[in-house]
Amino acid sequence: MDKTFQPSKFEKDIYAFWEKNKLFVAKVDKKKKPFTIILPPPNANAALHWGHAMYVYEDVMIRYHKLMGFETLWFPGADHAGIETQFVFEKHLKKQGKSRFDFERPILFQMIWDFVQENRGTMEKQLKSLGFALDWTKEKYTMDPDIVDIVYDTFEKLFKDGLIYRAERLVNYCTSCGTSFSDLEVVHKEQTDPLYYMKYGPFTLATVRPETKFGDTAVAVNPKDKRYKKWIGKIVEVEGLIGKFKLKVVGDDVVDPKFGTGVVKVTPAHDFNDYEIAKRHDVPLKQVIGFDGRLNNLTGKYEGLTVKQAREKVVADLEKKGLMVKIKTDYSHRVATCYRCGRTLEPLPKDQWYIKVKPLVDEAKKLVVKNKVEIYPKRFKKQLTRILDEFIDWNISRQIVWGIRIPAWRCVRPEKVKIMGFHDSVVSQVIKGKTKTYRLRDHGFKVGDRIALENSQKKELFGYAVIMKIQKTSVGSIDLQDKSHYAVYSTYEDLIKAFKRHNPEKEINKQTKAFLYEYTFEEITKSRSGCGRWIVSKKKPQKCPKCSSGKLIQDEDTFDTWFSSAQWPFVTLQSTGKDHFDYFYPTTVMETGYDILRAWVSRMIMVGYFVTKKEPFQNVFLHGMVRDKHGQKMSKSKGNVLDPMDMVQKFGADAFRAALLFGVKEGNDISFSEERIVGMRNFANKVWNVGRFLHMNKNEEKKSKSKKIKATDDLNKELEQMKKQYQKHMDKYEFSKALNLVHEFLWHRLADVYVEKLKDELKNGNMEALSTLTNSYIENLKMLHPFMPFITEALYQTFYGQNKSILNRHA
RNA sequence: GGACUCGUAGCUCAGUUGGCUAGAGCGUUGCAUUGACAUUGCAAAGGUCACAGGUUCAAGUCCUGUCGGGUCCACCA
Repeated sequence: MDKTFQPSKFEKDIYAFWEKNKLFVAKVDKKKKPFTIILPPPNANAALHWGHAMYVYEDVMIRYHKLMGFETLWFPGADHAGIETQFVFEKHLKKQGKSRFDFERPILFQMIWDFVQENRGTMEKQLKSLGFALDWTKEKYTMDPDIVDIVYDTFEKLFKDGLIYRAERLVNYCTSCGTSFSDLEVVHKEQTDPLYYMKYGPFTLATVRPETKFGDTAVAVNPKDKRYKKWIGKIVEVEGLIGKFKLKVVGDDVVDPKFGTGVVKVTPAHDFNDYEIAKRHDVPLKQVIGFDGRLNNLTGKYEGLTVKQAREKVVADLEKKGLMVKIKTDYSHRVATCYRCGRTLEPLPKDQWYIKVKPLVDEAKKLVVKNKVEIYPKRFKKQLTRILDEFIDWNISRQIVWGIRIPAWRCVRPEKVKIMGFHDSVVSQVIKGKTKTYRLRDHGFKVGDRIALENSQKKELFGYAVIMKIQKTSVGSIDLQDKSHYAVYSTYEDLIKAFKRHNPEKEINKQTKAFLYEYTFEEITKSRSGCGRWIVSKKKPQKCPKCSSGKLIQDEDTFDTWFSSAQWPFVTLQSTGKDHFDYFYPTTVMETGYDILRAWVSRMIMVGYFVTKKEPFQNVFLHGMVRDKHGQKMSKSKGNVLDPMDMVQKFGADAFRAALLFGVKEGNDISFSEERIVGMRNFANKVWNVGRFLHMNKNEEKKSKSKKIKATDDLNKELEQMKKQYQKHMDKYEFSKALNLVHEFLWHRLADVYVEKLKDELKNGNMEALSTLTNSYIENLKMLHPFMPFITEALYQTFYGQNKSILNRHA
């Protein structure tokens, strides 16, 4: 034995030994209790970082339970990490002077696939170098066909249960990354921008985004604001940069009379608040910024300018025209930015798939409240229930290529047409051929327009029509008995009731204006192709089940990566086989960082329960973030980043692992420094040398006489107590305390006290002293093994032989 | 604005349901040591446990407030 412990001499061989002897391979064994952890799948093509280093907690739990006689499964996998990976790949393309728009979709997908495959493997190697007891024979990847298949099943099931819907809403869109994000992926940044006060018809109003004024469709004031009360409901004329336009003034409580001038321009297509105001007051949407981040053809001479350029030009032009009142330059506010590229996000209206989360959240919350899913440390339970309470419908569409493509097919319409919606209850009457309809809202139809008729509840097209005549009229002057209308009414109350059904928020009386459309109706038949319907199906359907059209095109979008991640605990086990799923599911512990409690943990519970009707894991253990030695976040700009793999090389995996846990309260952030590892490296060396000392004595084999003395009894007693204490800590997830206990006992009791006391006895060849010390030592190695697997295995083997493993003791 | 969390030795942190002279690692000081280990041993210095009240026989630990960090969420043109 060397004088000091040399990690590099052992680590590789020992890991290979473990793998060769299938020590990490889990089998279904009904005689044993299962203990399962699914590894939070790291990004397939990224190198190991501090987050992954924290998997040490999982290894500690796995090895501890393996030693306790459980059938343990630690299930490894890799995530395709949609946006992250595509973003990295695009940077890679950029270096070659190319962009993703230079390639067709299948080619681009294949290129990213190959790129990932090339870079894959480093992550696995690094996890092995940390000694993780992962069952590599079962490894899965989120893009494996069998995984994707189950993810599709989930989507279908959600759809069948009515929990998936498609809606046009404002989304957070990054015009640089070319995709939308869910609300959780938005990062708000504090920023100082000019606040522009401009003349706006009879008002002056303040805005930071003058370039969106072309999309304004209303002006809002607070209804209690005496200054503007009289304007509410009136139409005002505004002199703009591309001509005069008219807008309605609405009263809404969200307007703060104290801010700016107390007047707000309403731009529903480009602002979340305005969108809400517009919904409340039935104000139309007008999109003037495109998904390329440039102004569109509704903005006259500003068309084609980027948002930034347009803002500068609009400001300059407003000043020229004398419409700019003043500019406040130090206005500080929070801006939504892309968590990926850091650019400002553009709220844009877009058609996307959403998951209705309410029913899922309700079930998830029950599991958490009733402790079917227990959270450690406890304080995160409160946080999780709050997160569940606040969940809003989840946008799962992403406009990127790298991901699991959404299995939805659109029955393509032969041409782009405007749509007129009908309430489900009147569709049958419309089909009977009555050809007139009253509408409260003007759809902007013109005589001669070819329009599609849609069942607004089912979102299905059922016919086409050509507009013959449009008449504007008040409700009071509608001919109730008009036989050519699809429905006749006996009283105005009935008619108003019918209107109300379509416009529940609107006040309707005899003075309300309605539009009367006359049209020729044409029912959609099998011969006509394309009804615009969405079909959710794993495989491409032969034809549309509604209209029999064969022209079906798959949605271009891919799933939010979290959608597949949310299913990870059960897809991994299901794809491994029913017997495995039945035995190992629900998994025992989900261990991850508290930073993804919302994005991942909550969703796993929601989706996992929905699909399996069981909690995906019985316990959640959350670890903290790694910071530098002064508690500062590690960042490249601060230059305080340590590379975990460097640390492993320099001090050994055991020291590194122990340093992550030693003296750290579970769930708290860790201030990491090289000194911490040095301390643990020294500890490892102490352990090594106690072994070395005992081993030397063992080999000296003097005259064997045994004599019980007080010190050996004391040691045995102390050891028994300590073992109990250790188990208590381990079972309560108090790993730091357990490690501290072994550290204290091995070093300061066993080595400093007992070895010193018994040194003379050993010299005299007292075998009782040697065996007591050795026994105590081996027991400690066992307890230390979850934390420092390599050195403990190496020492165990020097005592019992190269073909033995410390892990097999209870096998 | 809301929620959570922290404020204990020079630094980074432990301190279990309140209970003896408040602990660890690193750092500091002194001494020791050539047959397990200098990646060592022994010893020492160093804390009004943020502050102010309160509950209690007893508070670093529970309650209230103040001050000061941190994290997350919400969000006004």
